[in-house]
Amino acid sequence: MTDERSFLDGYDPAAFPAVAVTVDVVALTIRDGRLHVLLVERGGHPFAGWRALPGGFVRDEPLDAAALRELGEETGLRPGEGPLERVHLEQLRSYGDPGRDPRMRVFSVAYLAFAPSLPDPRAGTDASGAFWVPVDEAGELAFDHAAILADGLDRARAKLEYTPLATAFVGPEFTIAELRAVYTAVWGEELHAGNFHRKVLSVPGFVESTGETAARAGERGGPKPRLYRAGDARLLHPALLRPAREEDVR
Amino acid sequence: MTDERSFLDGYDPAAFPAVAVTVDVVALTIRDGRLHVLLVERGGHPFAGWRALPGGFVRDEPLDAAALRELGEETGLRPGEGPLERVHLEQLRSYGDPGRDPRMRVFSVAYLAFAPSLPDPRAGTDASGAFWVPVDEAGELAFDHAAILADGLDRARAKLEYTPLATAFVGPEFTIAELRAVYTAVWGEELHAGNFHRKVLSVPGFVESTGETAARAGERGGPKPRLYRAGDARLLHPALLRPAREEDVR
DNA sequence: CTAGTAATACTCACCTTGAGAGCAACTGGA
DNA sequence: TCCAGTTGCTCTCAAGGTGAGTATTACTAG
Repeated sequence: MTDERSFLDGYDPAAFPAVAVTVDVVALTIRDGRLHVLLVERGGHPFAGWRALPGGFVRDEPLDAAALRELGEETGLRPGEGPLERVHLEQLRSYGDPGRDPRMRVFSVAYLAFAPSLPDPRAGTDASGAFWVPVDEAGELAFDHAAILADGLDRARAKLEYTPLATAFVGPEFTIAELRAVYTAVWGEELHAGNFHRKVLSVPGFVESTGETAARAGERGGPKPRLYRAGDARLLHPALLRPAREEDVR
Repeated sequence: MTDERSFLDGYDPAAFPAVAVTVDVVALTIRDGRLHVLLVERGGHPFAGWRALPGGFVRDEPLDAAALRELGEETGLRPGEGPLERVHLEQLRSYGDPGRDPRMRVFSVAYLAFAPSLPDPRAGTDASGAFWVPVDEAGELAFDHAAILADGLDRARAKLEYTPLATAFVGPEFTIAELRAVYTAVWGEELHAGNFHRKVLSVPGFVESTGETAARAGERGGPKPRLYRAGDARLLHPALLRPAREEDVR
């Protein structure tokens, strides 16, 4: 019986079949009232020329750090600074079926990111191939990335119900109408403006008033809206539920 | 510019640093009205002698299949047969911080399993070291398995609210009281029997009546309860919500 | 036979929800 | 400058879900 020290000294990691682990990021933002996802065009094989989710191999770093690093590299922004400071990042799930990557066994840990409107990645940086695409125009993607994107959208839609994450899509100060536009874009449904207003203000900790109003009203008229900040709630009680769909019961 | 075929032929997987991928399973069941988790006692290094979640290296198989295989090996039951047929299995999340395993970089994809009361694994099989432990007596676990267990419990508690998964903890026919006992055990809270009864029957597709009643009432009296089967709902509308807690808002 | 318990049904006050109406503030264009 | 249209925000009302409690009845163990 050896002790743990000598066991580890004699341990040979190369004795295992080669596998690799990547992170892939489903980064969502809202532009012009539509939900967009960040995609890259693959330069090398496999799937050269195809669109794909941004991602890459995990280095000597925690998984969360790898996802944030990839997001920063593709957007040309520094993680934790400026616009990326307010990004919400959470693990989505992992994908590892044999054959999902023709090179070798590759496990991918997918992440989901919610960001306020970010500058276009093309502008100047070396994040050459990244661009924002409306989610309903993503089309075919490399590997199993279309399935990952679909899972990410499901998660995002569900999270808006129970959590205040809609505030991650807007700036530090926002109007109720901007928040409603987030729900409309992500859920793809119109919401009753009056009821939404009442609901948001009645959930403790969802938003807090800044006491200010916007400098200008919207382009099409109406009073100057009041401005709000994100509150300190982590869960919405009561939740903002979508109307039940038929797919639910099945 | 090479084409994809010749690219793949020249690809050398061994050029990457060695990493490994495991699955670990948080298998939950209810025994004697208490929530239990399946644990194993580790035979080899590292963490020899410690308790751990059942799990192991992923072979040439999908992740889900690996989790089901591990669960079968540790319980001594055949996957997809007999008692394991009714097990609910879903991916929880992945863990991959450097240093979580002293041997090498090991990524673990954790799974969550809900099972009706299963036979004790000790009985006869070669699943020597596995046993059911009440979740509040799990104590310290190897690696980061205590954190994985905690995440699994959070997920299980939340899933009972929105999904009919409580039925995965009981037999094919069950009484409303048995279902209520599941909620009580998982949430650790007593529920108002009358309201629970009304609620369960009012959610479309949660349970359906068999038309039968149990052959005998409970040990302590009362009428013979009616028997129900799981319905075809995948989501509960409206949901069975727990009372909001203070930790929610924070 | 009795005391205790549990399954089920019912009541009632309270709250949340969806739908709609109303009012005032603001816009761009005539 | 005025006007028509749009929007932010408030309010009302009916419908339905919820928590707490009570009542009835059928069963158990002793």
